Amino acid sequence: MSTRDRMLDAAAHVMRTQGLANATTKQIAKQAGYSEAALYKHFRDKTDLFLAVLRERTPNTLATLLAQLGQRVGQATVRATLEDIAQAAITFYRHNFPMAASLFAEPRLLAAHRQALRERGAGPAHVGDAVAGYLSAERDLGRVQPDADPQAAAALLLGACLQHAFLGHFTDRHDDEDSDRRFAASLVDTLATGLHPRQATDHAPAE
Amino acid sequence: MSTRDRMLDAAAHVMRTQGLANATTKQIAKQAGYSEAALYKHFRDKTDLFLAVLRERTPNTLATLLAQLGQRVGQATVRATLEDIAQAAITFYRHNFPMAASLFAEPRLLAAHRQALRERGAGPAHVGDAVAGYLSAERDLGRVQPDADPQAAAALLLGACLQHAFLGHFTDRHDDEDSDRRFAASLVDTLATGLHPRQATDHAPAE
DNA sequence: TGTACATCAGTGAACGCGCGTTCACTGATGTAC
DNA sequence: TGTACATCAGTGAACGCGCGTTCACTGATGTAC
Repeated sequence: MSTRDRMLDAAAHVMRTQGLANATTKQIAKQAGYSEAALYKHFRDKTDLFLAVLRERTPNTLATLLAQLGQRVGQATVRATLEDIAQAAITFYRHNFPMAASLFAEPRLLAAHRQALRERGAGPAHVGDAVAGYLSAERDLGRVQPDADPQAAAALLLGACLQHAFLGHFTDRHDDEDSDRRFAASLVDTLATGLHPRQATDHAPAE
Repeated sequence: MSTRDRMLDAAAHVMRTQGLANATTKQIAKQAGYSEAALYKHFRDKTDLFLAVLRERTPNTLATLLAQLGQRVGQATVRATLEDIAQAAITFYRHNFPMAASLFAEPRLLAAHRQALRERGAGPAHVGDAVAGYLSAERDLGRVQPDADPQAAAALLLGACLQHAFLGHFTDRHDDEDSDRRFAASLVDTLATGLHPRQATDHAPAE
């Protein structure tokens, strides 16, 4: 493992545990086991280091799942796939939200990160597009209601996951894998069924 | 308008425009039109000032709407009420998200704010509870599907609004009131209808 | 009304401190002949 | 194999700067008699 990698790990660790504001060169160097001066042999300045952390230490567990989404069209059930997506999204957001949120304290860093994401063609909005794409494909197969709105549905599902992760951090709640799964299932269930009353379960009258 | 109020306004303004990390006593005092020393006649220290801003300068436009939600049970349509909620939530989150997110850069401030919220019986989770309560009441009236899950539905709707506000800031998108309304309508529509295909629009066969 | 004093919001200047960054340097490793 | 030099990762100590905070002070306003 290279010195640079150790420094990135250390920076990510300090950022996550102490917060962006307390992630000083002193703390990061100490955590990495090098002098502060050594940091400047590998990174131009502190901003360069932070951007590298954001680029190289934001584990995108969601991306692999989303990339394979095309293969799941027409397979298993739509519900099962949406539940997998929701679970992965919760995990992903829970892990990455604090650091992403921190950026709002430093608008310049946020702007730099935003541009870096754009140049790589990445960013949080792409997650919604991938899920919406999947739902469109399933709709074409008749496994999703024909006049469904894939973008809105993706926004509902992913938004709820983001909020769940946010609230978990904000209220210092700690939930295990099992409660995540139940929550994901309840979201998908509600999203699939809808709130509108169906006048009868077996025989729907004309409206 | 008291000196203290001017200082709180100034601090809120600097926090919003420059970011929490750049909200220095110098900047705040300059914006308020007082010396830095004057700040310390009204606030014990900088943390005290920030907590006061969070307490007294987080306009809760949502709270008034949510408080009146009980009166809307059985009135107008559920959809219209949910759209109003969604619109208000988008506005609220858009305005308050950056400052709330910033707190993740300063874990101590976040913890202090969290405790202050708890002591007041407030906090972001209460929004979901209020909406879920409204949906329960409508369900009892038969205007919402009997086996609907109010908590999940509230999480979907509000989560989508939070994410919408978040993405708006993160990607520097600027949308007007009209596009907000359309977005809110698409969410409520999808949430009401559900994704699950109904085998026939007028005559549902037994499953 | 005048006088003497108390109160208090606000200030200019200074304080110590921790920050990010740079500097001259070391010592290990590689390379040429 | 030995010698002379180049390279380069890493360091200890120092740097200037901006930060939050405090200090002694001012000047306006209120109050007692």
